[in-house]
Amino acid sequence: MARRPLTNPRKAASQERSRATVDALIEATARILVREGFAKASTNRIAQQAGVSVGSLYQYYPSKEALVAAVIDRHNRELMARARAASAEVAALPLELAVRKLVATAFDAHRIDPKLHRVLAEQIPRTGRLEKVAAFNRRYYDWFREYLEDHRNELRATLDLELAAFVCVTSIEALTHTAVLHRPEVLSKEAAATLVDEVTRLVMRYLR
Amino acid sequence: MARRPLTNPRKAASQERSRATVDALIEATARILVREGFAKASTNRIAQQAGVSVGSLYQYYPSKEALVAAVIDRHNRELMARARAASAEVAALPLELAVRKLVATAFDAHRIDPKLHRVLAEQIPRTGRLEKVAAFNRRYYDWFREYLEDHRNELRATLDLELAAFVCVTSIEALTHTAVLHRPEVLSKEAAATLVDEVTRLVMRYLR
Amino acid sequence: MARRPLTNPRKAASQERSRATVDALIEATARILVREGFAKASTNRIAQQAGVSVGSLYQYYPSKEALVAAVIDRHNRELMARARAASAEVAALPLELAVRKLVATAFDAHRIDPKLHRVLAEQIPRTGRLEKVAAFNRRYYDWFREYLEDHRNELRATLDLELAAFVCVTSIEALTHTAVLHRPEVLSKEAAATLVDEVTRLVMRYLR
Amino acid sequence: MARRPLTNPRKAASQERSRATVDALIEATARILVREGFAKASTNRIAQQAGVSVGSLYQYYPSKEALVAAVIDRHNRELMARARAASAEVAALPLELAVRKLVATAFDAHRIDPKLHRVLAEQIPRTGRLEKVAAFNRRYYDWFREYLEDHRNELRATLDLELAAFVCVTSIEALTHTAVLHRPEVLSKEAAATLVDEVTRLVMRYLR
DNA sequence: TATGAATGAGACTTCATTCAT
DNA sequence: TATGAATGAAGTCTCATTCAT
Repeated sequence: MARRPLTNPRKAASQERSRATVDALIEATARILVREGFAKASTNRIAQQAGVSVGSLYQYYPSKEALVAAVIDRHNRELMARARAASAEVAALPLELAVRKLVATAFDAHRIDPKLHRVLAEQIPRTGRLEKVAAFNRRYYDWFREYLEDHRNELRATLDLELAAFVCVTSIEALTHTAVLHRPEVLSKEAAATLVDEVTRLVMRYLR
Repeated sequence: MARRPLTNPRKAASQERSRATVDALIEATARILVREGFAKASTNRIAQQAGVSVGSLYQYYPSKEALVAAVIDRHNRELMARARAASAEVAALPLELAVRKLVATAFDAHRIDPKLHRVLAEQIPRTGRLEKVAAFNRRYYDWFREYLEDHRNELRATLDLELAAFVCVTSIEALTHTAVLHRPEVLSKEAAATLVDEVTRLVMRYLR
Repeated sequence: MARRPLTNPRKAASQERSRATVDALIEATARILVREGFAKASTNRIAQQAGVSVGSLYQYYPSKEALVAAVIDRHNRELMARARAASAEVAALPLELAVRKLVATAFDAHRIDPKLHRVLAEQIPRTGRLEKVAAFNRRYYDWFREYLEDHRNELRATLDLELAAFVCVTSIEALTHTAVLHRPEVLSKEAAATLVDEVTRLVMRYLR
Repeated sequence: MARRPLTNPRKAASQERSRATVDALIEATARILVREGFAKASTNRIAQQAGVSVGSLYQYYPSKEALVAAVIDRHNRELMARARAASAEVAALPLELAVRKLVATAFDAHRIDPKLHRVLAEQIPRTGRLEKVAAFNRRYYDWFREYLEDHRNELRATLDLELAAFVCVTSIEALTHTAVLHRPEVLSKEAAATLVDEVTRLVMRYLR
């Protein structure tokens, strides 16, 4: 069986200088991905941009895959941090406010670094990171289903909560993602507010 | 101005023999993409699988990109054929039937060749074909907006039709796409029917 | 022992149509050599330019080498025809007139098709044709030495005729060749006349 | 504007090890050109002969052309060094001694590495290096014309110095070049002396 | 005889990765 | 630990030549 190439960082980089090197490498990778695309992102190029030798790069990451994975992870961590924060805030809110908050958060998340997001979404041949993203999504579905269960009395009786979670989470994600990538005009404040309103409406009418 | 690598076929196969070669190449490319992924799809490998020499491959396609683009085009043509057929059928139907039909069609479209669809969606560093897809999507949005205008009396008064078209088309696409890829259980008949119902409900409640 | 690739035409092309095809091929080769250079001159390209299929090309010439050789031969035949005509005319002339005539002829020969001449001189990896050219040159030296012997009484006594033939023939060839290729201004009538005068003077002063 | 393929070295070898690699590459290229001709000189073959990997070759030279150009440059540098040395020495000499010295130098220059010189002269589809050679030649013409101007009182009055420089430089170059390549017997000492005498005589009689 | 599709050896080049210093 | 020169497998693509129709 072919072993999948390693995609985990080589060492924890506890020392301060190492930490700086690691950061420089991830930052350089992200920058090059954005500026030149995945195809042009060679390890030598990345090391150079990071102001480090290729040898050092391999001291910290066992493969190019691992480096790209680190960028993806960093990006995902930011997304997740927001999602978690939002879900904590939201737990106690009534349905409509909760949904609005979630939509707004998803929207903001996609605006963290749209160019990087686009490259990650469009150009990176998927690595094992897909699984992590999938896992995160699953947790998110689950969390939302639980939220719906806790707020069942605010929902129409006929709703299949499992299915509803899928429908809502998928729609919110797709609408905010697509809007940011293909309708750059929504980056303006009012357009953004309008969109949040509209997506909230879509979801609320469906749930109630 | 940096020239983008050519992605258009080199010459149209006119004779019968060359027609067969071209077909074999596209079929081989699709098969390899599905079975081994984009990364493993080298031109030599593709030619071999097609039972043809690399030379022949390059007689018809100027690059690997072009070949993948041909697969994408073929796949897209099938999707579009269905979409067009559906939209013709649907034009005269009342709102709810129309939406249900569109959802069902989108769903079917994604089931044409789910494995290929997945690879195309997940693994292919985007080529210039993105533009064609984008163009198709735009036409689809436009068509749907026009449909909504023609049926305005069946919609709630407050609806911004432009925005509504975006919301509906994006949601339908995302939900059917995600369902087919990540919830293979929906491939069963009843599950499929349930999903179509649910998406229809999402859209109808939003529109009315 | 590695066999040298065949460079002789395959058949005599006695029939009229064949004759036309052969001519078209040689003409096409020459044209492409001039317009695009040796590197770009592929057999397919040549056949296309000749309005003939590659298959037909190989019916008449066993290799690309052979085709280029045919162009060289044709060009050389024209040069030689002039040289022979000139030497016939010159045999009976007194020294100075003879030399002037030879110089003028060499000059004219280089102007037959300067662009083709340049490509043949600069870009063609030498084939076996070099030998033919060398043979021609040797005959030319010999002929000139004989001419000098016949006119010994017009020369200074100390002259080594063998050496003198080498010196004169080489200088005339180099001066006319270089002038045509690197000093295109000599293509004007007066400049040409001046140059012929000057080269004649060089040779005459040396011989007498 | 069509970009000409790059023919400049990629990076200057700074460390000792890389310096050695670069030298080995140029030496290997020259050797292969001499032994097997331009057609057989593939980058893999060259790297192998240099005892180096292809990768290293491309670390320093962006193309095969660039490598050949480096060989040409190296050869030209040697020629030029001699020419410059000679012209310095010659400036103050009276005409006949000066000419003899120049002829002898040209002759010596062509004997530096006659086999390599032959390949460079006959087999190399001309690269951008032609321009450098042309530039060198022009400078040489100019220098010689100035020399003639400075020694005008030693020349016949009717001489057009511009034209004379062209005639002399071209003849000297052609005669020494042709002698070394096509009359290997001149490599013997006496034959060489005779030839130098003869070429000097040709030029002197023309100039005076 | 003509056609042009097909062939495949081999050329060029890149780039992830290793390793001597 | 850092460096960057070196590696070489692997990929893309061309083109002289063949051969079935």
